[in-house]
Amino acid sequence: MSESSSFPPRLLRTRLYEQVAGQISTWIDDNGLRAGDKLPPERELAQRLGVSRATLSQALVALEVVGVVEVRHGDGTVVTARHQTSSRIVEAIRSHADRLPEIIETRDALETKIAALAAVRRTDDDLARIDDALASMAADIEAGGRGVEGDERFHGAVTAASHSLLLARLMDEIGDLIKETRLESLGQPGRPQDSLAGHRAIAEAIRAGDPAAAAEAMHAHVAMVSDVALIREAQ
Amino acid sequence: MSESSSFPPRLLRTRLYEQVAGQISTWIDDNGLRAGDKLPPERELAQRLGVSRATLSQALVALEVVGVVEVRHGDGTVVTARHQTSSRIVEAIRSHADRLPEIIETRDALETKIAALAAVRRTDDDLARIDDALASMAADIEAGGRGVEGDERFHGAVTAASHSLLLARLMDEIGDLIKETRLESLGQPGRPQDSLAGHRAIAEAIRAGDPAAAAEAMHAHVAMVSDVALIREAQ
DNA sequence: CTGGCTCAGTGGCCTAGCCAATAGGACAAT
DNA sequence: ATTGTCCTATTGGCTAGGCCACTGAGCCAG
Repeated sequence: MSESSSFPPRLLRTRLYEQVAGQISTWIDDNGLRAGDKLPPERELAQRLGVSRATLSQALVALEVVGVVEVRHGDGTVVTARHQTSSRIVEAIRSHADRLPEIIETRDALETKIAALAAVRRTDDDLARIDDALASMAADIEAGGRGVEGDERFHGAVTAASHSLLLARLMDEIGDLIKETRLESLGQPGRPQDSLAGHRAIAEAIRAGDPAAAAEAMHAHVAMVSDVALIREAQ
Repeated sequence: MSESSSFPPRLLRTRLYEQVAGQISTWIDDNGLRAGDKLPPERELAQRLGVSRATLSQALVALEVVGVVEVRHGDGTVVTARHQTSSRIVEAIRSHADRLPEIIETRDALETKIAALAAVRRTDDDLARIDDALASMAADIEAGGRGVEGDERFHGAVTAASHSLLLARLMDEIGDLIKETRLESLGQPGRPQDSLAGHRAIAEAIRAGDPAAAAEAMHAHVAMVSDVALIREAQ
């Protein structure tokens, strides 16, 4: 019954566009292309890689979304800045194991600022989403759940309310790491209620438009989560 | 000559796939689709949206990369979890403009925390590197330079002193963006000296092991840089 | 109940082609 | 000399239509 560990490595299927995107990406690195340099025309590149233009186009879309290249109609495809150090971050951190304290620190740095910005910039729609997440979490807990999804939605709504794409992107970057800590934290007895209370305090500060209070509330909230990290380490 | 700020909002062109991705994304939200729910078949969806299957496919690639959906060969396209937070990122793809304020905000969030951590964790070696960068910057300015390299080294040394791999990675992530603001900031008359003074204050707080003071000094320093952003925007 | 088979539905990828945007050169107007 | 206009080659944007590969469900023989 112990099929817990993967027997066959679950052989993953990659779409062609993924391979193509990967090749292009490494090709950029290997040839030392810098920001502003142009890639070969699509027609030529497709032929060289042995794929159709449609597939190549998909690969370019993927690279564009990730921020590696910029495709300019009628002009060409150019390499953008910062094409390196993409989201290998998650793996890098995970390999080091036990980076939990670091995750907490980072989360504190980002979310404290996010909360402060949200307090100043939130629209009514933002508030509605935050309240919605709050209600969802409360209902889940009421029903005996841990409110994991509501927790995630709450933080997502606050992040959105900060209206900072860069901060949102960085949060997304470490999203998977945070998710793991979230599961552990909410697994502790009484924790969901405490967490919900923390969320309410944050939401109120944001509603009141008080950045300092929002930052403080968020800081306290993140600090509460960090207890888990310490316990886990001590164990 | 003052073409610094774009007069016309640089009217952004959106690719069709971006619009399609956006529509699908909002459609998911509006219809309350949850994780695991299936989207209509590509052929049907393409027809309903009035685009070719190839374009729809691009949109799905974009949504897949962002993490909103999962496309399964032979089965269908299903909505993944966390489409909530991620849908905001889709919009991020479009906004190519006006990132400067965001960079400042993000930098403030990260570096304030980094400075506080550095004050607590710095080793003697870390201090030595910080002092070295400080001296280098001072010498450069003395010689009439702008101290750009020293500035970069200083911030790098402080980041290293925080001993947080994750924070360092995120700083690296936005490193190129920061570099641009740095060049502008240090180009202003009298700025290098002010910057150097700010660095010294930060260094002293770190040396004294005072996290609150270090955070405050760093915050003030970053705020000074933000002046440039505002000036540039107002112009 | 198990394993193999078929089949309908669905995505993966391709070919071929036209449309639209851009950059850059030629050339006229100033 | 400089500026503005036009033309054109180049390049990406998007479509149409088609074939292949994979998946899941139902059926059937063992």
